[in-house]
Amino acid sequence: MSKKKYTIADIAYMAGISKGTVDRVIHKRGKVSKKAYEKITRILKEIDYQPNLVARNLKKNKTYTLYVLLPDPEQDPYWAPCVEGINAASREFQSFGVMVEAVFFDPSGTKSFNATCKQVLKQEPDGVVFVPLFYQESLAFAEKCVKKKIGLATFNGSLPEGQAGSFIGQDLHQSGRVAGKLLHQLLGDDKKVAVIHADEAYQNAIHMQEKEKGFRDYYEGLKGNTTIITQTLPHKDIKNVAQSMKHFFAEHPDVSGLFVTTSKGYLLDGALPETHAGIPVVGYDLIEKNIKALESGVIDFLIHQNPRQQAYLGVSYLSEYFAFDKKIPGKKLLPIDIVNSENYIHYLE
Amino acid sequence: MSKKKYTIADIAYMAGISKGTVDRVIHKRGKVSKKAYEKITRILKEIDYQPNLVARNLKKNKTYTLYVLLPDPEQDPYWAPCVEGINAASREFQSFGVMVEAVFFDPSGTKSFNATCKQVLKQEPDGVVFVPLFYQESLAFAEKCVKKKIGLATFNGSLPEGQAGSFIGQDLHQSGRVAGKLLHQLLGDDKKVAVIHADEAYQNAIHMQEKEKGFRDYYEGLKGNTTIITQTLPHKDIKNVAQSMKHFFAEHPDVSGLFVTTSKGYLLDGALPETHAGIPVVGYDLIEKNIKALESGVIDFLIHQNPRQQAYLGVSYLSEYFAFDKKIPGKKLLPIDIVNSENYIHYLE
DNA sequence: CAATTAAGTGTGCTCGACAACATTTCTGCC
DNA sequence: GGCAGAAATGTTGTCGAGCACACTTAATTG
Repeated sequence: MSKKKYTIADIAYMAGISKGTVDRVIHKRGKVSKKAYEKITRILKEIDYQPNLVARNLKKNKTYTLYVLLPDPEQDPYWAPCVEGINAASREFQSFGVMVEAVFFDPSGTKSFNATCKQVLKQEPDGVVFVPLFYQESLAFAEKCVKKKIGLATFNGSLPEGQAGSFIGQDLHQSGRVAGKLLHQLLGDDKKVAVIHADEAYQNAIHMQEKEKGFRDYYEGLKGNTTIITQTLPHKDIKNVAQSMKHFFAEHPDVSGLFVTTSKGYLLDGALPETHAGIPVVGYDLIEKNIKALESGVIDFLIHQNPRQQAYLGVSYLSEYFAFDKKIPGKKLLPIDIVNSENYIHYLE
Repeated sequence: MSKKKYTIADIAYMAGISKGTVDRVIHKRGKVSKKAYEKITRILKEIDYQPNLVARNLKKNKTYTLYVLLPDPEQDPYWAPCVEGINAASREFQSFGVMVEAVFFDPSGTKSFNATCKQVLKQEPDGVVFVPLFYQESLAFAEKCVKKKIGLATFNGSLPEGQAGSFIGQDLHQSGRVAGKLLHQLLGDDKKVAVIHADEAYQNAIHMQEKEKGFRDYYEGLKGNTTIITQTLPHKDIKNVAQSMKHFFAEHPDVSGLFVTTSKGYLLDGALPETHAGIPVVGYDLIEKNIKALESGVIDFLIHQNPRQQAYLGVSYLSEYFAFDKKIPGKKLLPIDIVNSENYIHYLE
């Protein structure tokens, strides 16, 4: 398991040759005779040479700049934990010459996003981690980065396959299935349930649809006979959710479970008509208001997307790539954490 | 946020003094005039000097040896993921001179544990990460380590407070509460439920009791009127669990939910009498047999203790301590992951 | 007052990887 | 054979921290 650590000098000695030549072989920069090349290659393989990353990093002595673009946590608390994750990763890698800078944009429109992108590009960073909130704009930005050979990672949303860089997030379709399973566990067979797409100012439409699809897929795979209806709760109605819900349940009195596809599950707190007060609800995201709703019993389960970890990993992947030449994992799917009133505390920190 | 990085040479230049003196100030090894000391200290504070850990590590050029003691995964598959976690951490830190060696012991008695401890101590390691399966023996071992100034971390079980070293694990009492909540969510109020302590060859007694206590605490905090009974399923009976369960339910026909405090929940697969076939069950640990039981619907929820992560963190903490002089966190409680048939996949890997 | 000791300071080498630069060896050609 | 020029190889300095050793003052004593 643990072996002696060999240095380039060791190898040079073993091969009866100088370190310069060994280095040339390792880095494939030619000017080496076939004989020497083969000899060294054989030794390298034999001892399974692992270069000392510490020494390598010290020699390079380069500082890398890394920008993280994400929605302003002040406007949507969902993003607050990301900042913490970014800082944690930043602390970890600053010794290795990686400088991390977080930049916020206004998620309510594309204008701020575009402006921020431009600004970041002007800094000529070595790497960029960003949240691809707006599809077209993100695509354009990613392309520019690739052209400028800027390292790339996205989290909490993906770009189409084949795009360079890393994607860190959750399998949304599967998380819909998890929600389906949870409601099914709470309700049993042959009930009527509703998918609620509650107010998202910006284009979470794709997200929401993916989740709904997973949810429906789960129920379709069962022998049972559950009915699923979909209800959208647009922005203009969130001032009076109680009213909307009253209408909804008047129309669908037999709905016995709700799946809220966004982080707005807390809106149901105090907004469910008496006739349906204790009805099972599954929602998303550990934001403060949702936790309150968990504790008051309005929401039964939350699905945690771990934004902190997503941001942390995004920064870490690029940092390790810069500092240690590690290759960037193409895709990293995080666990779909199921949270209730008794275990949420450990996911906060 | 990101500042220029200063080196000792920079500071020496700024203070108009040599780097030797700066170094003496930083490491407090005296032989410095008051004047020089104050000048340098002021500069250090002013620029918030952070030593280059890479260079430091390179210079020290020491290799640290770290042993991990855990039960043999061949005898209990619960521990298998730990090996993976250990390897992951090992890979990560081998560049920094940390050599990790995993050693297995037979969990069925203290003899093997003691022998392994002795053997490990003989190797004079710099650090030890171990699973304190046997209380008295673990205590003695920990003391010896402290005396020999060996770095210490435990996972999946704790030693009494005040002991040096780190503890990584789960809040077992709270995990019992989580189980209670889950059964409550599935069953509703005023039911009769049972806590099953299913066969553990070795002293998991404390673990099981902690979990039961949490479980009962949860129900006691409710307004409802749930009855809880406890049933032990000893080793000799696991050959015929069906028989035991038949007797159990004959005696307690009104039990409508089960909480299995060990990883042996899968024993119920095919062992529940027809009268109670679909009864809700909450168990522990993502071992293969339990996952099968999850998928077949015998087990509804599993609580995941993330042994992989526990082992990974244990090794990481000590490694960071050796390689970067980071201080070891005293206690790290991992999330209590709730797992059902739809999300278990992400916790495996 | 020279000699000894202590206190404070500076210099230079090491760790391992790496690459620029210097040097040697080989090849072809007149 | 001699010589240019390419090809191969060797040497050395760098990155930043850290420490042993050498060195310079200042203080003390016979």
